[in-house]
Amino acid sequence: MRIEDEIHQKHFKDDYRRLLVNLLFTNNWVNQQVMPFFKQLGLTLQQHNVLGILRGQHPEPVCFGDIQNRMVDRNSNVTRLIDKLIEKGYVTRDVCAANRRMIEVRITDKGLKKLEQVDEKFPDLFSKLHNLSKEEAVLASNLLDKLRG
Amino acid sequence: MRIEDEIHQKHFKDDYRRLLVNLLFTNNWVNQQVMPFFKQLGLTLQQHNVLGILRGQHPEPVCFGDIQNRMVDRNSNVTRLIDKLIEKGYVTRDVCAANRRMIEVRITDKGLKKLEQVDEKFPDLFSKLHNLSKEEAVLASNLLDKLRG
DNA sequence: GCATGTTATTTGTATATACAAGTAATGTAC
DNA sequence: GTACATTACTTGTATATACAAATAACATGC
Repeated sequence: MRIEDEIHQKHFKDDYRRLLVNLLFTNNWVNQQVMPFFKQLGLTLQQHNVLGILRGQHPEPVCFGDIQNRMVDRNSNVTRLIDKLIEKGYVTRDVCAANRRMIEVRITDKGLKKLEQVDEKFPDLFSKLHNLSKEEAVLASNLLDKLRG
Repeated sequence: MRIEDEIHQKHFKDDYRRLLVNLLFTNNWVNQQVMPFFKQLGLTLQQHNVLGILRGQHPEPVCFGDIQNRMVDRNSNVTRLIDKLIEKGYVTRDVCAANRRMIEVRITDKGLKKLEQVDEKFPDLFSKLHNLSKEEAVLASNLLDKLRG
């Protein structure tokens, strides 16, 4: 559905304005696909993102700064995110012996199992993007890369 | 910059996963362009969106439901948004005589002036999207439309 | 080895968001 | 004209976010 119809606006002054509004509107659409998906699994998008980063290094630990740099949403408060994941038993935290300012975070077996459970369901989530062909998905992704410069 | 480099991830399992992450990452990028722009003008993105909708109908009023349907972010709480805009003197609200459940919202002269002030600065904001050519902007926008179905 | 700056994480706080429940006016069936 | 449902907006609340300030460990120059 054209963005003009979505927000009941006849036309945009120029193509860049249309793109900006479309990006903002599409983000909300994406969030509404993604949020319930993770919610039913007892995670938030950011919590899942952290677990994925930790699995990538497992069994090595990852420190807060590195987690932050690899996160899709850089604004997340890593301290409080990790607190939540510890509560749920999905990660552990230890002070780094070599540099006691740093915190080593590791994913637990329980966390790994939770990720596997998410993986099994992932096709349900990605199917929501199948209005685009594979080629269009690649094209869209590359345009977003270029947009950000 | 490729999304792989942005989040320090070597590769994605498939093109749809890459697109989803790219959409989420790009949204944060867009927000970081947009939020400070409106903040310096004493507005939030949603408040500006409402003022724009009201200007479109000015001097006719718009009721809450119509505002919500035309907003880019449908999750906004219109009641509390309007409260803020009244505080700032940019809109008025009156109970609709014909149907006393409805609220008629109108933009004030002060609100119109604020919008003009935003309009003057808009080129600064849109210039941030100029990594894409006009043709690419149209293409990207159309792909987003198609993505949502 | 002490002062000063830098890095890594934590905490505080004001505002925003998501989501559910509440209220009040209107419409509809009988 | 009186129940009952629906519409339109409001309120409450728990959680999340943005942003600034604080703390604590380490690094550097002297």
